[in-house]
This record gives sequence, C-alpha cells and structure tokens, in this order.
Amino acid sequence: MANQDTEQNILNAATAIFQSKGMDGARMQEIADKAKINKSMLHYYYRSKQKLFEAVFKTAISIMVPKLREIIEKEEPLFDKIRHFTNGYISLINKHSYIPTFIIHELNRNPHILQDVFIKQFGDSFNKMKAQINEMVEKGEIRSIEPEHLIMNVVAMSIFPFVAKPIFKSVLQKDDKEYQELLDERKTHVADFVINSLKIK
Amino acid sequence: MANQDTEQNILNAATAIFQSKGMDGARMQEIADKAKINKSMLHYYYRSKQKLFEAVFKTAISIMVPKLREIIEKEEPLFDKIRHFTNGYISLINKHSYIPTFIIHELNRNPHILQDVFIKQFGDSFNKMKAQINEMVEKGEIRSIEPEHLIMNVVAMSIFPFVAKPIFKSVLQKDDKEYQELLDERKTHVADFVINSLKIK
DNA sequence: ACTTTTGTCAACCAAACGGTTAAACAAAAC
DNA sequence: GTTTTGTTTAACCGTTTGGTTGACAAAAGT
Repeated sequence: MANQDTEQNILNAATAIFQSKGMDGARMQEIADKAKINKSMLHYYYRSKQKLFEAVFKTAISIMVPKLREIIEKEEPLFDKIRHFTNGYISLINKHSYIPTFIIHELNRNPHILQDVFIKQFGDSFNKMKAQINEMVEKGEIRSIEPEHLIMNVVAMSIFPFVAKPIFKSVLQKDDKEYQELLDERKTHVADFVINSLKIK
Repeated sequence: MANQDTEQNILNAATAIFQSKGMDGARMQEIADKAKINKSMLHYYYRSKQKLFEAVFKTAISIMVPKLREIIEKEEPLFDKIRHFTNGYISLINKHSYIPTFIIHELNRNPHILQDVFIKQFGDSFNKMKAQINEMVEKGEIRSIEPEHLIMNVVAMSIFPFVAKPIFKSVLQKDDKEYQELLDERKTHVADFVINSLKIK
C-alpha cells in the first residue's frame, strides 16, 4: 500500500466528495476520512485544497471531452452522428452521473476555469459540423435549422434529465428504478425525436 | 428606513449572494455588506444562515412554479400549450437567469428540500396533460410519444441553455450579446422544433 | 412622563477550517 | 548496518466562520 496507491486513493475520495458537495461544501477532513488517511496526507500529495480540486475537475473534464470529440469528429452522416451522440453520451453520463451538475455548478461559480479549453479542442470540428448541417439544409435534405440550435437541442435533451433528476423525479412521480428506465429509453428516443423534426417527408 | 425596508433589503442581498455562490459558498458577512447593514441584523431578522437560505430558496421556487402552473393548467390545444411554455418560460428565466442553476445545485446537494412540493402542486394537472397527449396519439393527430419524454424534451431545451451557458458560449464561440440573441430565438425555435417532430404530414 | 418594545451596532466568542510542523516510521541506497 | 529518502502521523496554529451579547437609541404604548 505505497505511494501511488495512496495518491489514487485520495483522488477517488476527493472526487466523490467534491462532486457531491462542490468545492465550497467539501471539507478536507471529510475527504481524508473517506480515504482513510491522515489529513496531512492530502497536503503532502496535493499541496492545497485548490490544487486537489483542480485535479478532480480536470479528471471530470477528461472523462467528458474525449467521447464528445470522438463523436463530433468522426466523419459520417448527420443522422448517424446524432444517434451515436445520444446513445454514447447518455451511456457515459450514466456511469458518471454527478459530473454534469458538478461541472455546471463550478463553471457558473467561476467561468474563467475553462476559458478556452473548449474553443481550442472543438473549434475546427464544430465548424465542420456546422458546414455539414448547413449543406444538408441547402440541399433540402433536412428542414431549415441553425446549427447552433440543433446542437443545443441534442445536448440539452441528453444531459438535462441527469442534471434535473430530483425535479423530474418529483414532477413525473417516478421512483429511482422507473427514472433509470426513462433515461435508458432516451438513448434512442432523443435521436428519433430530433431526426423526426429534421426530416422532410 | 425602517423595519420592513431592512428586511426586504436583506432578502435581496441574500438572494444575490446565495444564487451566485450557493449556500456553502455564501458568507454572512458578504450578505451584510451587500445590504449595507451590520451582520447582527441578519440574525435579528432571520435567526440563522439556514433560515435565511430557506427564505431565498422558497422565493426562488415561488418565482418559477406559478408560471409553470398557469401554463400547464390552462385548457388549450397541446401545440398552443407548447408555444406558451417555451415563450413564457424562456422570458421568465431571462429575468432570473441564476435561479435554475441555483435550484438544481441545492437540490442535488439535498434532494429532501423539495420532497413533495411538486407532487402536491402538479400531480393532477400533470395527469391531465398526460391524458391530453395520449389521446392525441391514439387519434393519430401526433406521432407516438410517451408524455414523460415529451415533457422532458420541452423543459430541457428551454432551460438547459441557461444552465450550461458558460459551456455553450465557449463551444459555440459566442459573446454575451450573441448568446442572448440565441436565447431569444429559442422562445419560438424550441416550440417549432418540437411541433415539427410531433406532426404527421 | 416613563416604561416597554423594536431596531441597530460594535465587540466578542467558540468552533471549524485549511494548512504547517516536527518527529516517527519504513523502505531503499549506500 | 548505517545513512538517506520517501511516507505517515499527531499535535498544533492562525484565520475565518456563524452566531451571541450587551449597550444604546428611537418609537410605541401606557
């Protein structure tokens, strides 16, 4: 049970605490308890709370971004891309359901954290996708739509049900199992819904 | 500059601080400074931080719920209802753009806060709307869809762009003014998008 | 007129917090 | 087998935090 083991152990504990309570709500002692180590160890491996938080935040981003990149950059027909996104991303978030709320909250607390992470990462591929959508509109293959709105729609319908889970559970009167079934259905439902809206029949 | 004035003053200051920093990130001293009063006054009017927070939280809920209730309960054709929702709700949130993120974060921190607020408030009207949707499906007036998914879709597309504003701004490479224009467009876009998906032509 | 209530403030307090220190301990390195 | 290096701990520290106290003044009530 040596160094690297401990370091990962700390990061896991910190991830659990930070993601459920946020930077401000998290306590160093609580993280230490969860990792079953002394509080000093946190500072030994990650000098400060801020540094530890940044490690957790970056890990969260690194879970979400590559999959997004993979789906967006793959050259394939738009409808396939939409299906891959809703299916792939809802599955991914299902395994890390705290991440979206965590990222959103911390980003609203301090929008400077990201700054140009996304621009640098997606600038080109986003422009390509934009062109792909505009081309289909011009050819009359899909209904007229601005790429920005289409992207927002797909992402919103995929992610928001995780973020607003407590509200939807209450309004729709579902227990955890039933809500999970709804989320699974959305892997295909959202894509169908979007494609139906785009199609001209 | 007497009692009631001060009390409202405190609530306004507390609302601004709590909604931008959350319960954990907010400092009583900061709220006092913003309200330009002594810190003791906060405790004089609202015994504790928790009580003050609850007052802010309830106010936030009371801004969001009545409009939702009004739109959902009004008896009118489904498509009209959808248009009224996207237009009315996006306008409302535009005036209180911090509220959705605030409610979502605090609800994830402690899902028990709400419990049955929504069930009690919307149980009946939600069931009516469910019936309305199912009836249209059965009559073949709209494409087959589960009411739960339709509701999630409309709400997600309306609210998520506010919640994920920092991310979308970065990914879509928009400045504040351009992003605001996108949000305004969504008042009609989202309704059109949804109705197009439902229509059988 | 005087007594009580209400509103406001500066000073204070105990607890909790993030972080430090110094020493103990263990595993290599010499 | 001794020195050195990396790892772990308990005790400690200064600051910040939510909250309290007591003094005081302005209204309100009598």
